[in-house]
Amino acid sequence: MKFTLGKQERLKSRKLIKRLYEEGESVKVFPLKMMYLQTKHDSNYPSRAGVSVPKRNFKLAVDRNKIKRLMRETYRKNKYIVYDAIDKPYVYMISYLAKDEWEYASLEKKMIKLLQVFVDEIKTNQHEKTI
RNA sequence: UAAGCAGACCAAUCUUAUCGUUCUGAACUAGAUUCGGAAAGGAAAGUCUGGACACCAAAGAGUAGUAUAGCGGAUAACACCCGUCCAACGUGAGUUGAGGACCAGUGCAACAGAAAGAAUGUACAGUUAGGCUGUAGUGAAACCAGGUAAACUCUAUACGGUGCAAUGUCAAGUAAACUAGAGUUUGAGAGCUACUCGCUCGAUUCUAAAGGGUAGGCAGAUAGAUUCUAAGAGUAAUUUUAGAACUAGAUAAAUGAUAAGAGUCCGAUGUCAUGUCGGAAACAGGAUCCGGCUUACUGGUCUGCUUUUUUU
RNA sequence: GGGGCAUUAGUUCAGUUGGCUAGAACGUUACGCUGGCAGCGUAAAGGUCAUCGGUUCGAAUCCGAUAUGCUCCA
Repeated sequence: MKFTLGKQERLKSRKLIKRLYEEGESVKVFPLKMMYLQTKHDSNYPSRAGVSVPKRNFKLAVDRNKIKRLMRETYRKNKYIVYDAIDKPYVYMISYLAKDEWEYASLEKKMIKLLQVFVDEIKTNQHEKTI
């Protein structure tokens, strides 16, 4: 397992993102929120992820980029949680809900928790379907 | 020494380790590979301006409209910049200035005042009288062929319009659905423009309502009015010649995280001196590219000058 | 990336070539009519005209800059 985050692993298709927001479901661990959708995509990786920070809460581009970098970093370090658990292709978008900046360490804790909640969520869903 | 004015420049942290991003060169075992190289600013910002570039079927003419406004220079061009005159402010170094024209025309002027435009009054003084002259009083303005043009306007100069979401190209996909109203070879309508003329195309077109498909790739797009150095021209802005350099090209959008050390600044404390402890590091992120303006903003260095006080 | 608009009382808006004290409706507060409520009537409060400059004797109004909000584009 490499701790990489290349173009293939990031969510870059405008079309997929639009579908994701229309059809996807969400899990939330403050200050993060994840929209996810089980669908096919043309990458070799198990999933594609994107991050977003709303312009409403952070007016300056510098602040938004800073938070997105932190979010990408925490995701990159901890994506194995998801990769080990899922067996179908997924796409998801992680949004930042807070109105102030968080430290790297506390943000990482929240990211780990979010990914675990996500894994639990899709496992219970699959279980219910099989029943 | 203190306070201040003007200008120029530097840094916007660095090193090492581990993991990681974008572009790119090479290698081979040919891809979830390995080894290298490059990777944000003085404002990249606001979009206030001037261009380059692209399209609009000659991109034509006129009107309208907009902008600029002492004089001269400089530039690809400009509202910027340089020099200079004048005005206002400041003790001064200096700063600021939309700084043409109310002897072309029209309009406007609250309150006060006799009177605010073709108006001539009151009191006092001068003079023999008529009248004329001066002073007073109101007001921002009545020192008269008055004031006011960031009032219309006039004069001079400049400007065709739209903007890289321009534009070209490849791929995929679809439907000229239907309904209602209006017009049309006696020329409807279209050609992105405020209007007119001219020019070009021209047989089905327009409006309302309601629906279907796409929203991806590549080019444009990074070597240029470029940067640096030297020598000359010019008071200067700027420019000529020679030499050297290559300096981001992303597209849900690339520079980050952790640890250690070093350096800068501030505060406290101590010393003859080196220190010790604690804290801080602003504004802010390319999106076709350049020139300027405006706004935001941390720390420091240097140069020239002014004023006042003290000392030598 | 590039265009176009708006900002006046708590809210929705007027404000006409720059001039007298910036108005209206709704809402708020007080008082009155009622035994009380609703309703009606009377009165009052509430504005740095988004912010900062300039032109002018004088600016909500004219000009410039800034801030905030809305909106359009292939």
